[in-house]
Amino acid sequence: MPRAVREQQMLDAAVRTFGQRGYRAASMDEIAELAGVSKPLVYLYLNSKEQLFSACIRREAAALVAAVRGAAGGTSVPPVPADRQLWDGLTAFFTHTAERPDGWAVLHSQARTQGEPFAAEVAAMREEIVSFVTTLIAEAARSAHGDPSLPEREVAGLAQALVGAAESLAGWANVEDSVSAKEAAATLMNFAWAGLGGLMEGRRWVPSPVPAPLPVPSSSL
Amino acid sequence: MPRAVREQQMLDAAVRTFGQRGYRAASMDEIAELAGVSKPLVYLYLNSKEQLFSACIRREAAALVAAVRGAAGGTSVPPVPADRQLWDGLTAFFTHTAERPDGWAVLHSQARTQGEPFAAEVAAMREEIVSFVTTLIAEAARSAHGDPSLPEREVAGLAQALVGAAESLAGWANVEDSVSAKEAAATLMNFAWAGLGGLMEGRRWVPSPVPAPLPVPSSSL
Amino acid sequence: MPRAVREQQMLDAAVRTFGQRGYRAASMDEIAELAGVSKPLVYLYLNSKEQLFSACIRREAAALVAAVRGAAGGTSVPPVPADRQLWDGLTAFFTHTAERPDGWAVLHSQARTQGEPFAAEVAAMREEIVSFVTTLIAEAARSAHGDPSLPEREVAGLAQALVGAAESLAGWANVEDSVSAKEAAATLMNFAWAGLGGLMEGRRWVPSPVPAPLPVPSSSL
Amino acid sequence: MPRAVREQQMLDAAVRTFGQRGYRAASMDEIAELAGVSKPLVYLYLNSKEQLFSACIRREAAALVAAVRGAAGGTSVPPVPADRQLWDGLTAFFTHTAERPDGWAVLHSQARTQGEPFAAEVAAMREEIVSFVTTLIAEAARSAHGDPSLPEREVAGLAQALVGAAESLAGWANVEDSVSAKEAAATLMNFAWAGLGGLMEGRRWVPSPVPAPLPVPSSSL
DNA sequence: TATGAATGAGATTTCATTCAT
DNA sequence: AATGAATGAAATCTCATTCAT
Repeated sequence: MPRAVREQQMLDAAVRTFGQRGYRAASMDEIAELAGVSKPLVYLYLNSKEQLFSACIRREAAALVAAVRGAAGGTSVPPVPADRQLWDGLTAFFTHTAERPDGWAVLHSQARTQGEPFAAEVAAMREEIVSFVTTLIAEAARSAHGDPSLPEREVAGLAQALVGAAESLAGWANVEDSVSAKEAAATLMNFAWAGLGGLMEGRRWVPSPVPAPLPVPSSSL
Repeated sequence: MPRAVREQQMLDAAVRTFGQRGYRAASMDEIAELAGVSKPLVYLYLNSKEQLFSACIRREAAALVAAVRGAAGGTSVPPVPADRQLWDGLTAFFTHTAERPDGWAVLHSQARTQGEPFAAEVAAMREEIVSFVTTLIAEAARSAHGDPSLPEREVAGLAQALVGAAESLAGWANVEDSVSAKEAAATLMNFAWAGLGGLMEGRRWVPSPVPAPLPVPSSSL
Repeated sequence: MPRAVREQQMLDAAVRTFGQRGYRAASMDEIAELAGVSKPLVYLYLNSKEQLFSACIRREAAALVAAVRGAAGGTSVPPVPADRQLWDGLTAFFTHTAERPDGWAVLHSQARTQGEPFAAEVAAMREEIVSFVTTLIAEAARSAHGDPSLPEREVAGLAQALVGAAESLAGWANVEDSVSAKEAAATLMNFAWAGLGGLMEGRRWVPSPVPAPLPVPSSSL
Repeated sequence: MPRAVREQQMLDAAVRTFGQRGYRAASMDEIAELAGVSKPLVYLYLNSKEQLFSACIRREAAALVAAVRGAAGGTSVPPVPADRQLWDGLTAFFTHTAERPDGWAVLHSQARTQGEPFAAEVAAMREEIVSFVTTLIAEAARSAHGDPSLPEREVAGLAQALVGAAESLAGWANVEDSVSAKEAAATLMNFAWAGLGGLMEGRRWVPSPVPAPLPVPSSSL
């Protein structure tokens, strides 16, 4: 069996094991067994547990980015509108993570909590997606509402919030069976869109002054 | 030294170690040393690594909920408006997580990835916060925009998204030190507020039909 | 509470724990708790686990010997016949060990398997009982069958076998509920008595020559 | 070195250590060192201390049963008389236990005092031997003394007593080196044989009435 | 290319024992 | 007379990793 194929089998097994058990709790024994090969072979191909984990991160990150980019596909002619790209990208994100829960767990839960070598790798991917989303948001805002006028920092924060909201909604959708992934995506898009629109029109919230509490006939202090 | 004091020292050390290293990578040796006691004493007081972790979760969850609830404080007379409560709660949330990054890591990153006994404990806390936020959103919508007319389900989804966004922003704000709690809270509040307003006015996003892509003169494959 | 009483409580707890768990598996914590005192007090009174175990052995050994000797009671006037003494002693042995299973376990199962300091203590007691039984057997044989003519060594072996048979029967009686301890004692006495009588009459078994096996038309070897 | 060989070495070391130190006091470290391997290898092959102990029990029990059965060997043609089989079996038993004192200690002293999983395993072996002896006794009685007329239950009790006596004598013979296996077997065989003969002739012991003790002029207490 | 055999280092947990009061 | 607080040492067990073939 050619090396490339075997390596993919090992990565499959590793992603599954890391995703379900966590980096530390996953054992090389289990991974090798799940891959159907002997342990020394895993070491021969992937050198160490750290490097194996790293390879998992890279593969899953690339797959996720490819899925999102591919779906949003800004290369078609004539160009697809930005809001539609955003929607397609979000949908692809939800679909992909739902289809590969272990891969998503590796990226989202595991890699970020295992210290520097790994956090950096996943941070790079995250940055790529966030900046992509940021671009789309800005463009969508411009095309829909004219001049953006949103400070860059606010856009970055929004992108971050959007991703968190997406993750939260994904978990919510999984628990309440009646809510499909698509429905969750729609809710999110809806929310983001309405929020974006409101923001562009300057609908901002400012803390209204709190009415002074009624004086308590306090004795002292 | 009395038992109660020692226990708190141990919990402090454990939260810090769990938060930084992760549940599996944290060793009881390190925790005991950080707490300035011997390992057997940790076991005498807290029985096992699992129970120690559980105690950390409970303590940090209680502290977080207390901080948020205390800040939002719906008990004052005359009552504070719901939007203000939401803002105060969010600010307290960001402040608290910024002040106790390890505690937040235990709740958000570690507990949720270590299987059932722990995930359930933190899920309960999260549910409490979500339902609290749901109440506030519904009330804020009613008082600010008249009759809500938002279906209950949409409000629930909004609350889920809001909490998820907050969680995500907490991590972001912790990394980029330059973002203060107030700033993060403002970003989120703005977005939610604008989104709420937009939604109540029926500003919904619907996928616009994609123009059929130009036929590609496909060569082969 | 006076020291002597407390000490007996501790010994009670220790015998029970040692008997049920074994020397090594019994923990001083459990013993102290069962005795209703704190651990340091156990150490104050009995110094160490070894000495505590030793004290248990001595107490239980003394009690067993006293029970057997008291029942067989060779001091009454007029003297009780030897066979009757043997029967009484055996019955007392069975009764005592049945009433104090933990004490018997300490002597029989635990002390003998925990290396030298303890094995010696219980061996002394065993020697005392065996020699007592040996005397009775010899005397019984003499009074019942005239001149003993049994070599001393054979008598010692018989006593040893008798004790083993007694233990085995005790276990058997416990499993098959229908066999009472008394019945077992009777069976044993019966067996010993009949065997003794046979032996005194010279009824010995000698290996009869084995008939040569039929020649097998073996090819080779 | 092939796995099967290593496993036997480990079992050898384990039997020796368990037999001399007892189950709890024996440490896996010591066993591994005695076997000349590292501790992890012991765990790799035998999984846990409990399973290692269990494997020891099974191996030693099988060896003992095989030795006894092989010596008694009821398959030869023409058949060996039952009394001769009994003698051969007893001799083999004493020889075997003398040759493998640690194995015998594991079966007799250790396994029976370590709670249910182990006690049951050794009880099964014992039951097998007891029923084998029961058969031989019944057959020997029939062939030597004509119609048995001994109730089945009495034969069973006899077999229990015989096996117990043998076990006890095995310990005795091991301590007093001067007692050979043949000697022990002869002692026991003699006793059993004489007892069997006596029983068949109705020589039973019944408690003779104790003469009323002379009234003691009791002073006080 | 592939593996059976093997281990050093370190994990959690328990226990007999002591000290200060 | 009695105990709450504390620990050094050692137990069982796991794991990432390597060697010889």
